[in-house]
Amino acid sequence: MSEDKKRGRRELKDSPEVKQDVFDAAVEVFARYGYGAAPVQKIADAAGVNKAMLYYYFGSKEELYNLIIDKGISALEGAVAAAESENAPLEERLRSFLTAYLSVVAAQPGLARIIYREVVGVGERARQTVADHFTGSIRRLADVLEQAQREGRLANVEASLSAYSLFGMANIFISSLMLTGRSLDIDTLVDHILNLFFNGAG
Amino acid sequence: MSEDKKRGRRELKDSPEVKQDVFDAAVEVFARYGYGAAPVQKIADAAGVNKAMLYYYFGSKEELYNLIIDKGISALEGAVAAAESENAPLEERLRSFLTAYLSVVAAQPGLARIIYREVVGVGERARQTVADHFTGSIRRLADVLEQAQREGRLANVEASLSAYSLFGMANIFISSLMLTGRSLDIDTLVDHILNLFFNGAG
Amino acid sequence: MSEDKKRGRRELKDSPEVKQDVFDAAVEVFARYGYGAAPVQKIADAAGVNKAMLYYYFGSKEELYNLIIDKGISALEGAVAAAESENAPLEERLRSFLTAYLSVVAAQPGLARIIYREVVGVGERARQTVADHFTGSIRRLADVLEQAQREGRLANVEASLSAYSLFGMANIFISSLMLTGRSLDIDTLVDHILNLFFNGAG
Amino acid sequence: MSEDKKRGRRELKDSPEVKQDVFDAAVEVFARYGYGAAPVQKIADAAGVNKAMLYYYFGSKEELYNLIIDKGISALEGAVAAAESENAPLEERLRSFLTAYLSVVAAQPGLARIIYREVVGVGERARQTVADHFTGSIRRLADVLEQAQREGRLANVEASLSAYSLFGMANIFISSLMLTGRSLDIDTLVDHILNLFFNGAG
DNA sequence: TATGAATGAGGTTTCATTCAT
DNA sequence: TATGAATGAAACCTCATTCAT
Repeated sequence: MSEDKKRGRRELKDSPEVKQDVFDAAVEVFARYGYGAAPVQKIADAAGVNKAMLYYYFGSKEELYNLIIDKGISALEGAVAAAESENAPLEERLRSFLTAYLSVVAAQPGLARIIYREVVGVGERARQTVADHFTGSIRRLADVLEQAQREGRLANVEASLSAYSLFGMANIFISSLMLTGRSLDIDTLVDHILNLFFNGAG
Repeated sequence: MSEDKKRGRRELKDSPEVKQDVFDAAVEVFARYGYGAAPVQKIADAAGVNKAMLYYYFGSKEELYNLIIDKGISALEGAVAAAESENAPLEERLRSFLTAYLSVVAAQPGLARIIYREVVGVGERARQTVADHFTGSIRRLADVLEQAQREGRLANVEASLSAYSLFGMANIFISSLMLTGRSLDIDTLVDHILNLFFNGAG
Repeated sequence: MSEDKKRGRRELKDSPEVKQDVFDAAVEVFARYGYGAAPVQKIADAAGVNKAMLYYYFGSKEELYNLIIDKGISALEGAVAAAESENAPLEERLRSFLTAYLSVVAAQPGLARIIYREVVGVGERARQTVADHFTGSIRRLADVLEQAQREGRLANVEASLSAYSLFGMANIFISSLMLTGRSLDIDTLVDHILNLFFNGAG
Repeated sequence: MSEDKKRGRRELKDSPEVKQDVFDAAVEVFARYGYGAAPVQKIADAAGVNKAMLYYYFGSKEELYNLIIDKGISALEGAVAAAESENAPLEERLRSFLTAYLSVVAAQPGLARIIYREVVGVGERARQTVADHFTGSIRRLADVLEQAQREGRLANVEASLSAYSLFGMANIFISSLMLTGRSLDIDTLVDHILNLFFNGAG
């Protein structure tokens, strides 16, 4: 009796699975169309669900979108935090940071596209969240650089500008990924960025 | 009476002026709302003309949008071309390039916002235009770097990756402008980028 | 454990109680929103039960609504019937009628609001029920007046119009209650109505 | 040429006419279904217009509804004001008031139905408007009665209660009209009301 | 050139109702 | 009895576009 019902016909997916399906579909659709132009209907279709289910689980289009932004930011910040190794030498710390960050982007291009669109974005709430993330990331990077400067391991140039530069070099990889769809090799790129950062091209 | 109206207090705008008004209004509205969410009505209102005029002059919302993209790209590429000085030393060439590029962005933030949104964008035609622009810019930058390498004035690292990096460091300026609205000082930033690029921070 | 749940802290309500909870909640919600705009979900929430229970107990939104109308009419007519005293003098009979009627309205303003809305209402079935009630009430009132006329205790004006008038004077109390929320004092009002009815203001 | 276009095919109605058509259709549909349950589509259909026109002319369903309420109240108050004759004897003044009021109701039963539904209604704005109207009408009636009392032409009973009663007797006519669809004869009814009011039935 | 009016399609959201468990 | 999940229909509203003048 229970087996039949649980395996046998099983036309209904159970709740958490459906919720995840909708979430994933929303990432794809928002990534492709942008928030404003993404039809809720397309999300529901992609998830194989009735449109009303989306509202049942997420309340509104905007709440769903904000949730996606939050999860994406969390993924980025979580990966970076997990790769953090305070006692390692500077170059290794920077390598960890850049690699972790870029890996998340490469692994979840849809989420990344949504987040990076908010940099030039529209939604107030989402944009603020993304702005905070960027500001925070650069400040933490600058802290690491300043510490290295105090320990004499780095030339005494304005740390925050250097942090901007590092982050910018990483970001151009992301832009390239977004525009062309072809992905660069992360390790090679990070090698190059760090070499340039420490030794210059002169 | 008719003369009064056509010359005197100017109640009727004449054609080219109206077209420019609509164009300018469209830049503002597209920048604020994004292509999909920008109502044609809001553009017409901001320009102080009837909605149908927009169609009379530009054919459709999409054509107007594509025209804006094209003009924006032209402005960027024109400024860079005008600043080009083939026989100058490498550092000066790079400085000219970066300064010209960032100045256009700072002067027309609305246009820049629209263009940069297409990097993570939606519209096929617009996105391709922007992609071509970015690819071309980086290739031209790489050509300059390669030439310098051949002349022994630059270390022999992969030129295209260095071009990416240079472009990336410049782009963070744009991201910052878009996210916070506050603009970094262009000259200081360019100084820093070039110093980092040639000498490194190590 | 099962005993605890069924008796002790009462987590599961038993059937008749739940049914009454839903009914009471429905009165409040219909009174506030009107039939068309009252969401079934709000009724269920207010009753603290699952929405499907409402269908289990009452079949449909409309059946529940009609039941409320019927109960409300019954309350009004029951109170009036209980106060009926055939052999009392005319003034006392009228006083009983008016007092009983207005007391029910004052005691159950939600029910009254629902019923009076049907006077200018929408639902066919409900409206007919309310129409029958009003017609019947006025006819019964007219019968009393006619009997008094036959017995020479009342001037010989058209009894049905007088019944209308009596009912109307009472109804303004209800309108006032519905509009302002403040209730007039029933006894004072009835005194006044009867004084005016018998003696006039001239 | 101009004749052809202005008479000949004439499929398009011009603006004010269409706006009035929509307004009239809305009165009918709101009267039949009530605000909450009235579909905007039905209004547009009844007016022979595209649904979007309704929004073009009236902004929203609610604004249209409020406009109807306002116009209805204005019609009632305007008719009463026009019938006002300050120097006439009391009975004539009351007769004018009641006749004017009831005539408007009888002439525009849809509007009246909508307004009277707001007495037991839902919408905040509309309900307040109607409440103000009723309160004001009764106060003005009471003023007239008080003046008559000061001049010794009326017994010294509480004037505001008497005003309530007069208004109530008139209103029951309206309720009857709403419920049965059959209209009483206004003059006969007013005669009766005034006779009862001045002389009583005792 | 310029405008007010008009439309059809599609947007997000809510609803009454039912079903599997 | 009771519930969470699911659905199809329909609600209000906005949009890009066109047309008659």
